[in-house]
Amino acid sequence: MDVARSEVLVIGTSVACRSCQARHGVVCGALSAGQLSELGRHSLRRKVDAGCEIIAQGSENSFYSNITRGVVKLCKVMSDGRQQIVGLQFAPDFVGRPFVRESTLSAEAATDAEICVFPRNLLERMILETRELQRSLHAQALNELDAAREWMLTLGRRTAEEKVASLLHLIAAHAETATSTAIDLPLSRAEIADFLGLTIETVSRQLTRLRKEGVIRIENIRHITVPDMDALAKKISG
Amino acid sequence: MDVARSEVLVIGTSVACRSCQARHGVVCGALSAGQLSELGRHSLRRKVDAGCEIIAQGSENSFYSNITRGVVKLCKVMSDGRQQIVGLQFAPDFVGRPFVRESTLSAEAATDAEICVFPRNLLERMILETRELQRSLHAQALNELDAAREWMLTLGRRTAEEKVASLLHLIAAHAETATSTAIDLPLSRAEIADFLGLTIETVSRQLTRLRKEGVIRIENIRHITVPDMDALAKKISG
DNA sequence: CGTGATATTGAAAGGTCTCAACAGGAGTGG
DNA sequence: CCACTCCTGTTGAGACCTTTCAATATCACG
Repeated sequence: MDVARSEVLVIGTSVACRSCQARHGVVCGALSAGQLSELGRHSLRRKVDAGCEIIAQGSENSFYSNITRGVVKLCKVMSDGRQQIVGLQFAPDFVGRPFVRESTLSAEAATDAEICVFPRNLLERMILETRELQRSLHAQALNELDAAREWMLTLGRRTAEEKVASLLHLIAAHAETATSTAIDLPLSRAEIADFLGLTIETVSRQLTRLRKEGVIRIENIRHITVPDMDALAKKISG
Repeated sequence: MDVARSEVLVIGTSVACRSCQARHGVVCGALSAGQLSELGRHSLRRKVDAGCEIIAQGSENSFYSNITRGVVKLCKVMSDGRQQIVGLQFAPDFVGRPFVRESTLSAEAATDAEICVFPRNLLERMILETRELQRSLHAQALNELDAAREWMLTLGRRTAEEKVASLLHLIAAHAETATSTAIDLPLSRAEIADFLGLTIETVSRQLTRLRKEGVIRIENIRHITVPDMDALAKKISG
């Protein structure tokens, strides 16, 4: 965590875009070939280690980025240190808040990740020029809003066990192989606690509880398998 | 609550628009004079009593509306009856989710309110035609997203006393007279509990606690005054 | 002045947190 | 290769906060 660093890999080009996870994502999928090429010429691929901060809470937004690999957590911290993860973003999500000066939250790589960084002015110009891009960003904002409100229900009204089950369900839903029931946790126990509004001890206890109930198998700290996804879903009341 | 009803008052016209709270709000402020007139000709003013449901969770979106008076709560309910208010909307906010078939939450008048109802097809056409309208709706979505995430911090990490103080602070921030410290609660104790992820008893206890500490005065059930707004803010850890 | 709905208050139960000890794994150096 | 250390995660016991259940109070309304 303390040695987390980021490294600029290559200058993005149209060539690099062709095989990019985010090529048909929120931003790039909304651009014309010409725009994509222009954006590509001015973009940078950055490799960010787990724990590396991409955007700091309260900092000025000077760039935007696409997640091309890995998971990014959006985090709010209080002055006394309490903190809450308010969103998880997966490739090929867009990260940043165009036309807004200051970020109200921090974005940090949860896993080793790769992002494609766009200069602020260029992207803002393209948004103004391209209806489809604006529509696409609007759609992502609405999806994030739905996710945030769904999570508010979890934070406010679900028990610790339901919360943990909800998280596993959420992550399973984002796993690439939909049929597979093997879950790669992108978060440490402390991060799970910060996402669920619990302590790490409670998270740990609820995980072992789900294990003893036979709902999950804990292969190791970061790998969990779900023999019966319906049984997991039943742990999450409606 | 059980006798809540809604009543169509008048057909909106350009004349009615002139004195409307929402005239320069999210939707109407983004339209040209011609568009405003067209929208006005096809809109209805509806008066909705407190407790009246405007949009039902799981229902089809067949119309959209502007709040022209009062407060609307956005609510999610679980199959076992637990429920969570995931947002409060004040005049002149826009209510609804264009281009989405089914609502994932319910919208209900918290106070007696008035809304201006737009037909689905017309508004969706205008959004497609009018960049400024889309931009404006995008901006509201982002504001709601920020509010939702801020509230996630409250739900996940604040104590009961901090939660109640946060709610009072939120409502005071939306009060028309900024200098006044008199708060008109738009919510019952049960609704406050559903917004804060608490029980009504805990809400009640925390309110009397704040009263005994001298932070608030409870004039009556729906009216609270805050002698020292800074003292209230201090109850909400950063 | 009853009546019902909403709100407050009290006492006990329960869930989550706090504090503390222990376990497991990765990396390091002997 | 093994001991050592550090870090993360697990488990236990007791405390604390919030909930639950119950009784009482307050207010609007007929």
